Amino acid sequence: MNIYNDLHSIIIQIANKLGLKDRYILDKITSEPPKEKSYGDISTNLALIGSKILNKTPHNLADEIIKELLKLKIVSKALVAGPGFINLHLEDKVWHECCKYALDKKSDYGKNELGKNKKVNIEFVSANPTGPMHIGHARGAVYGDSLANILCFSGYEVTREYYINDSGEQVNNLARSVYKRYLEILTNKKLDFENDLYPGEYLIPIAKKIIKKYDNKFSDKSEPVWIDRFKRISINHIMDYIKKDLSNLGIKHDIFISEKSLISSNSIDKVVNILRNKNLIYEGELEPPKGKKINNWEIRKQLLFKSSHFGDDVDRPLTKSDGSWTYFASDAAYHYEKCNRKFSTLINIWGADHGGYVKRIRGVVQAVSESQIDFDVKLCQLVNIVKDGKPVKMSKREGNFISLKSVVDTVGPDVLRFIMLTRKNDASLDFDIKKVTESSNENPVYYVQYAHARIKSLHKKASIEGIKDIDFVNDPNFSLLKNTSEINLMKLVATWPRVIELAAKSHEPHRITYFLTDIASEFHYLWTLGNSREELRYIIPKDKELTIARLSLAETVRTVISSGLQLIGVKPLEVLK
RNA sequence: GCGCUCGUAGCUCAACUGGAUAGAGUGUCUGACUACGGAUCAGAAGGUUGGGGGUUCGAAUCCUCUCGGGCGCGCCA
Repeated sequence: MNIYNDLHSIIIQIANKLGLKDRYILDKITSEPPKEKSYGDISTNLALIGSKILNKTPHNLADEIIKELLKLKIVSKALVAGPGFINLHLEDKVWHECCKYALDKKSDYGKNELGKNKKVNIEFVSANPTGPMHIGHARGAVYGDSLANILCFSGYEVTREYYINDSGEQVNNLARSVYKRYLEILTNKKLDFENDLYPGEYLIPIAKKIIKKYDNKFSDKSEPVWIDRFKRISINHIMDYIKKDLSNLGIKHDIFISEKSLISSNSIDKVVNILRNKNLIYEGELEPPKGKKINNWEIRKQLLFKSSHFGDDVDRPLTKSDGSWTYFASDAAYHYEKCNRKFSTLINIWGADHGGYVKRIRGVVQAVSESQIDFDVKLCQLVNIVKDGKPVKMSKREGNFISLKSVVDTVGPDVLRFIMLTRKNDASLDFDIKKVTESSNENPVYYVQYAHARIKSLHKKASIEGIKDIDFVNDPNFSLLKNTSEINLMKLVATWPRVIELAAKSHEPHRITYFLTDIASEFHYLWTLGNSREELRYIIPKDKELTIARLSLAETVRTVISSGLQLIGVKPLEVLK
């Protein structure tokens, strides 16, 4: 039950009746709660959209529409306002019905069928297997996982996927770094880690493991002898680190796809052939970028993808100078492979530093899927770590990464997850270590949790007064609740399905945290009213019917908060310490 | 040099994707607790949405120019 959708379809019917049939026009009609509460419950721009086509003034057209709307039993008032908006006020019983429905559905309240029979793939995290996760990875991880939850709730069949970049120079350097540690331990001497190597101490246990198994077998051997073995062992070990980090955040991927396996299964050749057949690949030369100093740029022929056909500024190379594939080539193969798995939507969660990469991959997806697959890339801005009011620079060289584990260990996964969703993905986010670890009341998550815990404590109190849980669903008489704040609370409960839909459609999980803060705020307000006005308290021992109605309302609020928190991966608390 | 992206209250950010008088938190000031949990609530103050131009009934949102920050621009991934 989504009252906003119900009314919107009625409004579209009226539009049809008036002679508006064009799909393009109909799509421009909106029905939404106005920002200003006093305007009413739902506002539509139908008269503004239709006036030109029907050759009427917006106000005249609005009068006709209002006549139709007033025929509906649930509409108490319909007024034209401003340039031609129509504002609808609904009967209170509408909200009563919504709340009864919510009570009945419990934790299923808010589900919808947007994604019925649709498969969606969300690729997120995909941190390189060269070290444990640091705090900067957390945002994409939380964002992707929460979005996956929301899409599940909206009826999609969701696959959570992790792409392991286990091929190329980067993982060679990983193996070389482990080898250094291996020699260090065997010779008991400190070695120098050159620029491209990983100096982190987390590689020492891996080296020890190798020594335990092979002793000094590789200490005097040349690189080709040991590198593949070192690589395999190191990657496996580090992926275990990463999986542990993810699991501490409550995240579990369904599928881990290996770049290396794509290369060995010839997927790259396949996608290159397909693109070649579509005339999107050619041998050509690339100019060096202007205004940027590049040493040793030599113009040479290479295999290029015509990404400029898809809005990219230049065509992009598929091969390196030594003839091996670029990262783009294997990523093209990866996306080709995803397209073959019959998803209707592919979502990629990337760091903002990959922004320049979007167009070429979109080009590949469009080309191989004949534009049949929705493709959305969400770029998460980097997280600025702030300590004592100053930004902390993290660098691989200095090894001063703040590990995800250390933050989760101090603040817990719930606080971290909530904070990461208090910004929309494309805005940068300041993560103040001090604020988050030391003064917990600065965290908005506690504000919401507090509302949840208060409602839980109402249950306990009520059962002392002889009102058991079972009474909540026993057809509460919501018409006893007439205070503005009570009605507002019901309206917020009624809005919940709409919030989910919007979050799912726009791929914006942060809407959930904002909504939860709103509904918690209204709840706290009503609670405090009870301080000065005893008749507005939730529990009125002399009036059982009223108490049940009010507690039932509180229970719908709790239901919404509880499922909202769970959607973003936060555990609702029954008690705040 | 080119491309992408962001710019909103002192600070950190929202704004239902083109809607009406741009909203929260925090900070500052002033108030409300013998309470169903004060980790709460109320009030005050704070704005030319970086700037100019354009599109239309209507712009923080779209187009254009401009200023400023971030990211990226073959042989890292």
